[in-house]
Amino acid sequence: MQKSHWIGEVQSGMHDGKEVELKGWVHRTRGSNKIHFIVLRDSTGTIQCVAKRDALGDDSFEDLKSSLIETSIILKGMVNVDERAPGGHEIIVSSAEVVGPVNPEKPFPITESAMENADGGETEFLLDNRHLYLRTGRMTNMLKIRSSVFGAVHSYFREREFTEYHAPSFVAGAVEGGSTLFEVPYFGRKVYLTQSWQLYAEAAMPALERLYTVAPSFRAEKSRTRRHLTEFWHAEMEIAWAGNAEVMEHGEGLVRHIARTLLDERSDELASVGRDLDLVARYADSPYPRMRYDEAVETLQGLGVDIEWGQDLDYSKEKVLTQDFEVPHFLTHYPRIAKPFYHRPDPDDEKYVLCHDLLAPEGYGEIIGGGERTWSEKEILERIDEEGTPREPYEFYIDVRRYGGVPHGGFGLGIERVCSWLSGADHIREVIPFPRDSRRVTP
RNA sequence: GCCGCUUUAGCUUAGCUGGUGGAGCAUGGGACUGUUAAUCCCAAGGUCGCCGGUUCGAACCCGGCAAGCGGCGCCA
Repeated sequence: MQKSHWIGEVQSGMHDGKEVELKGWVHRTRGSNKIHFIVLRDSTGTIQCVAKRDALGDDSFEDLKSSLIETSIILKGMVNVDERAPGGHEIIVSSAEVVGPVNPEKPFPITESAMENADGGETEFLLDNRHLYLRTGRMTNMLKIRSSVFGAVHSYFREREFTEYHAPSFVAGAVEGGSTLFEVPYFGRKVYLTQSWQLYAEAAMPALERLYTVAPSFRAEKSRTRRHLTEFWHAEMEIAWAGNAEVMEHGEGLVRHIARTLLDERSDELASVGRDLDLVARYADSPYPRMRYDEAVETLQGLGVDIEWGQDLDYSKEKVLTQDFEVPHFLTHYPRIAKPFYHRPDPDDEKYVLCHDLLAPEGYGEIIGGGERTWSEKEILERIDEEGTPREPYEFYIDVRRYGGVPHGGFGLGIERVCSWLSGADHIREVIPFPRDSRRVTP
């Protein structure tokens, strides 16, 4: 049953002049009563297959002629080099077998017109037919790009002696604000879906010292923007004996490594989805500047933006701030009052915390949030109390600090935000197969 | 939680001041021996999102509802 030949190989010239057997799906067809052209697709590409009535016989020829788009077929034939064929290669079909036919009364619904004005495929129709839309060229490219981003996250951390470590998805307490938690019934109790691996990672920090994960996180935000999902994949790291600056080094290193990996592995796919490769190369090669929160506020005030010191930077302000940025920038040292308890106050000036956000250019916004953790028992209790957060759900977190607390920190990176930004997608939904947002959970 | 927009055939859509809805693609039939989103001819396919109102008459005007989409706050 396994495949002996792949369309990508044939298009690369590997089988010129030889007989091959191709298994795939009908992408397009055209032709006449005597000669028929089938553009066959598999996961590696497409190729034109030429079927002639003379050579095939009436039965096989009629089978092929009536094969609608997305019919699965097995074709045998010679590989012919021909300028008239897209990609320069074609198959002169000698035999054909239909494996899975398509009913003409219910043809494949995703037509050229369905994608015409979709611009990334985000019409209601295409979202409803997501299970079929996945096999179209744009989605296939996006899924391959996504796969390389995951691969790059793993290779970055593993090459640097980080250990992959896993946290539960059912949790009792919140990381971010409680309003964004998904409540789940749990044998008569209520638990929540995790928003972040971080608190559990900190518990393992004294064991592993350098750890990372890639896992889904869940946030019940009703946000309807091109940057939000309720279920997203979260790459997170935690490192012992490190401060804000060292953690940031890794954030920059990781993002640049992802960009470099995409250039190495997915240039064709990036170009196919319309991405300017020079931009991706710039993001891989250029250093990312650091900017303190105070500087950002002054810059914004200079631009006439209405902002006061102490306010968090919302997207509208981020957008103004980043509009002239040519590479991602780190924003550091936010006011203590704007950030949750686990951020460590800056010993040099306790008005600030040792934290950083990485803001992507081109309006894609925040892709990393991280910083140094509050690591002493005394300080964490102060921070929890000043925030008015109940201590009970965090007992285990506080306990970690009672037995040899050390300076440490980490960050979280939104995989889909990075995929979306580096691929130049119009919407975060384009880079995940079955997107989940506040209104859509099907298909 | 808030603001805005959309809904006409399987898909993409046209439809002017209210007077019985047109097209392209897809599908079916036919023609065609090198097509490139093939082309040409023909056919079938619509309770114009749902409910109510105004009117002699509503896809169109008014009200309500629903679904979807875009955005804000918050965040990765």
